[in-house]
Amino acid sequence: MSPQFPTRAPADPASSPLLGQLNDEQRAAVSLPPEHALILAGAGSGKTRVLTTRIAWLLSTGQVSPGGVMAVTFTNKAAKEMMTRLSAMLPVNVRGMWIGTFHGLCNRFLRAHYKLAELPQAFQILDTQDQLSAIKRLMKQHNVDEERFPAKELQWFIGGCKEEGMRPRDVPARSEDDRRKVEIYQLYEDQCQREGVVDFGELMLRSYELMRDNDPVREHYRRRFRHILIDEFQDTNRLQYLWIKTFAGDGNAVFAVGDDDQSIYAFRGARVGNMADFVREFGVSHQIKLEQNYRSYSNILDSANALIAHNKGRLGKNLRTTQGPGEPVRVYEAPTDLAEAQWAVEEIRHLVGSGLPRHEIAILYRSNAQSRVIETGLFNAGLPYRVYGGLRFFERAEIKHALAYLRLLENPRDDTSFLRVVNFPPRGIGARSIEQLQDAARAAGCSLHDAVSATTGKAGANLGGFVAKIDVLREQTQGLTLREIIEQVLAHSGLLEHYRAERDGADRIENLEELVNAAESFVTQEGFGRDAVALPVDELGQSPASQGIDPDQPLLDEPIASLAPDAETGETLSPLAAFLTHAALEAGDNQAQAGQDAVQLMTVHAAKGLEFDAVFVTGLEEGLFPSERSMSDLDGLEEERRLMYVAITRARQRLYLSHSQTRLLHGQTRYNVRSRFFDELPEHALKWLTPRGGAGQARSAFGWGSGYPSTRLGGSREAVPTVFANPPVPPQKAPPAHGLRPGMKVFHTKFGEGKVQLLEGQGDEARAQINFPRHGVKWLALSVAKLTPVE
DNA sequence: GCAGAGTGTCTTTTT
DNA sequence: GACACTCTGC
Repeated sequence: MSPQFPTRAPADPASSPLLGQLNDEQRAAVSLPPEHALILAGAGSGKTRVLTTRIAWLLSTGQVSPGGVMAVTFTNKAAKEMMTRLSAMLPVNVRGMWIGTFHGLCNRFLRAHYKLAELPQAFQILDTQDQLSAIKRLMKQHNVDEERFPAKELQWFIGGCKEEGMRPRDVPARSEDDRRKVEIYQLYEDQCQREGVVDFGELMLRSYELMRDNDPVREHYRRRFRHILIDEFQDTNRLQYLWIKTFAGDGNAVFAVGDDDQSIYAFRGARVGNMADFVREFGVSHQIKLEQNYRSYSNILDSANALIAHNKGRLGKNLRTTQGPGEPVRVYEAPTDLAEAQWAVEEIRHLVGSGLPRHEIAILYRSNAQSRVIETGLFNAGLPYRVYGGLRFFERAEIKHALAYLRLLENPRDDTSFLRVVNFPPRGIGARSIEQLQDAARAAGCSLHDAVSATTGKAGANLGGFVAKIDVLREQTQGLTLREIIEQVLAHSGLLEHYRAERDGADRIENLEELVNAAESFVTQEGFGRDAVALPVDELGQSPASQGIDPDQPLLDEPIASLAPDAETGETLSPLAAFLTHAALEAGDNQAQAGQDAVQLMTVHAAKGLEFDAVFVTGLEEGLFPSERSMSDLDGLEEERRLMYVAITRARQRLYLSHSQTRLLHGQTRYNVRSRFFDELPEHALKWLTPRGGAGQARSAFGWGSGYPSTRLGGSREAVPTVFANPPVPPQKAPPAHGLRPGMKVFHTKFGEGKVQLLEGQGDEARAQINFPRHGVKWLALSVAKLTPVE
């Protein structure tokens, strides 16, 4: 037994130094007995702290060895955070533990059992882009009508099926279209299998199926992971829930932490219902609410509580704080989006002037498109800022190109990568040649790479040259270090040369050089140097046997995150294959220019889990926040409200809310009404910087709510028009004479009944965008079109 | 085969 | 207003 891990259970939980810093709720959660538990952790209630302290406490009280813990998060960032905090608490080799993202752990699991999972050991992972291009390619090959089945929709369909744990045969096909989609799903699966690649959903689904169907494997892992901890449980989808369930047998404990009020990912398959299901199906007897908020003053917290109280079916939680009311929540109405940005910039100047660091100030918005005008404002004011979101390092085109070459070295069957670079840099291989090649490959039932030898003529020569280049590179890079391999590929693929000749290729070359660095630090961090594989099973000394694990079972306590040796042969992935996996699973940082003290700009989604002294939530307008698409159903609206709740609870000291009467969106000026969320906030906590009313009076002025056309969607609240061509406080123009308003129903002699969506221009030039259910969206000149309002 | 013009689309995001 | 995609002329 390791001296660090006394086997006795602590007599008094409070006596452990780990628990001393916690409040009562937190301490109760951390020291729960080894049974299933659900921790409802409100915003700012110390969720990560409870999770990590729980692990530390289990380890230090000898209830489990590091190898017996599995902790699952959604993001790499959260996993890293957990590992960092944990190693600060205990002298434990966290890299050897199963702490990681769902996908990272699935990857590790599948690498270890690749034969059972019927995958090549060096299977590569398709990211979202790769997946889409694979689907498009497949659709072309099978003559799928792109009009009827857009590739994006199929991608969404396939991903959705996998998230539900469904293979093609499990998908109910009610219509002809459904049948076709399922057929394509099947073709896509066949294609991936043939090419030796898996997408993100497949990582999860396949490891779930292996756990479900293979008794020895399941028994092994169930015996092994005595404690399973899940972060952000409200964001789990159906498949992830099932996956967790297969790991949870008799005698192990699932510790789930989540907050139903912060569930903002239903749109990508998250099921808040998993929390209630968990309680029921696992017979959870320990439920603890963490309601003590350590982050915000009470004006901010009151606002958050009042807002979220409008949602139905909550598990029920109310945040409280011991801090005073603090500053009121400031509300501002701007005439234009630019003015809104300028106001925020002015406020930020004052804040910075009073000593607040710029990085403690965040400007949040609902959608990325809104950042531009704010950036302009900050830029003009000379305030440094940093925008989160957008392209990540491994998603950049030049990086994807380089990775495609590398993937072809590892796996020539990877047609997605083949097509990506077969003519990049341009080498005279056009669409025609590629089509012929694809036909040949299909006829021969082989990969594009292998089909090249069968092609003839000039096209054949060019293609042959390309394949030869790849094959030679593969030969030449045998036995080289990862760094050298990448350098060879960059030099001989022609990528560097190509970008050198390009006018603004300097950045791209810089990124390619950065790729070499990334590989270098990957090798160092993951310990790919020499003898990385043979680390002790369990750094802290407890042998698996002492855990009651069958010593005959293959043990998979591999210490290195992406380097799982084959359970039977001990064979491991090449550094290159491991690096490619790393690139897919961890797409890198969102923004290059880190470092300096800058104002933080991001979407509300991106802000989840973060906190700032001062937070601006901008663009609080109907149609934007809540977003237009969400307003048609109650679930969507409630998710928007949770999103707003997340936004509010990011603020520690100061919160600013703003909206604008007009906004340039998609190149058109839209007139927006202020968000309904303002009406759900407690008046006592707010301070209106502009007279309240303004857009608000629009409601009575136009009398909507009573005579307004309502969209009838089962059980939903009244759908509110999102765009006003005739604002109550018109910035400049006089109201138009045609009397049309967005949302109004009109009749057209040819197109029938339709709904006015947008209006623009004046007098003879006035036109309206109208959605006709039977004829689609049309732009009509009002001086010409004969439109009659429909009551 | 390729470059430039024209067209259509357009939440939120991690893996 | 930006990007991705398709079409067209060379």
